[in-house]
Amino acid sequence: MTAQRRVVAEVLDGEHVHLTADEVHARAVAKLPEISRATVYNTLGELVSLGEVLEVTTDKRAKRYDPNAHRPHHHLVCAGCGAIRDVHPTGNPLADLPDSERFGFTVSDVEVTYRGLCPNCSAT
Amino acid sequence: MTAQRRVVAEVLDGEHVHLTADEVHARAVAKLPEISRATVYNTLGELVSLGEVLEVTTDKRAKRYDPNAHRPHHHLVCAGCGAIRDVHPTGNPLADLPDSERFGFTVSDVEVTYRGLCPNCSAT
DNA sequence: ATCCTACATTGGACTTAGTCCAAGTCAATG
DNA sequence: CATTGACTTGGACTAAGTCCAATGTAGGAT
Ligand SMILES: [Mn+2]
Ligand SMILES: [Mn+2]
Ligand SMILES: [Zn+2]
Ligand SMILES: [Zn+2]
Repeated sequence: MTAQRRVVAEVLDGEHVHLTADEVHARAVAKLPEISRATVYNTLGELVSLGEVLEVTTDKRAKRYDPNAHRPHHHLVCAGCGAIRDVHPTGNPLADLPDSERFGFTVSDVEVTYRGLCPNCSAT
Repeated sequence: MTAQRRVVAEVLDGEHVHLTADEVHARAVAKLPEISRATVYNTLGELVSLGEVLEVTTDKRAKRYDPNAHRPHHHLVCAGCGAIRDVHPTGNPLADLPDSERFGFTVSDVEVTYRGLCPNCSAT
């Protein structure tokens, strides 16, 4: 456990945020000025491997890192401003995929992304 | 309707494929050697705007273009080799998102991505 | 306390996917 | 034929991320 890794963990701790690697880097630099982008990428990659952090790719832009890895959830994304909310739909989408639609795959996971407009962006 | 646009449309026509822009370009070049990448990107963008083709981003790599835009469907992706299959789950995931989980958003669309291993990749 | 070594960190070069733009092409219209 | 305007082209540019050789350092061994 180095100072760099501690700082990255601190940045991700707490709120339900969905930060890009560069946003994580910017906040980490505020606490430890000489931390490098490469180290932020390395540390995020390790946290993802450990299952402590999830990668979320809701758009074509940068991947986002989600510290809320323990409570399974899905995402609701605003098409206008990109805002992301955690959502907890009822039902189990895995159960909605019949065997005849699995083509012999071993299906282990499902991601659901809802898209729409947030209250702000839908106020034309 | 120019020769270039016709060729891009031809490449996407037919099978249920999910090609990247560069794959579309490679196949287009085989029919019209001097077509440029920029034109392929322009034409794909127009087809997406017209609703004739869907953009699919199942991984962090390149976007894929899906000509199967008229029959709504979702995707099953192999974590090993990246193979993509169209799937038609039962149920309506939009109905599974209660109002209390919509945070005032106008929710218009939902994408579901199933992940697992294809028969080939799961044979250890 | 000092040395050693394995591992972590760094900065920069490199890659991939995509966007942007000024210049060139071309077909239709007048 | 000349004008016009949409379409195309190649190349420069950008954003996000990866890779790597050189350097730094934590912490166990002596
Ligand atoms: Mn989340
Ligand atoms: Mn499809
Ligand atoms: Zn919004
Ligand atoms: Zn596979």
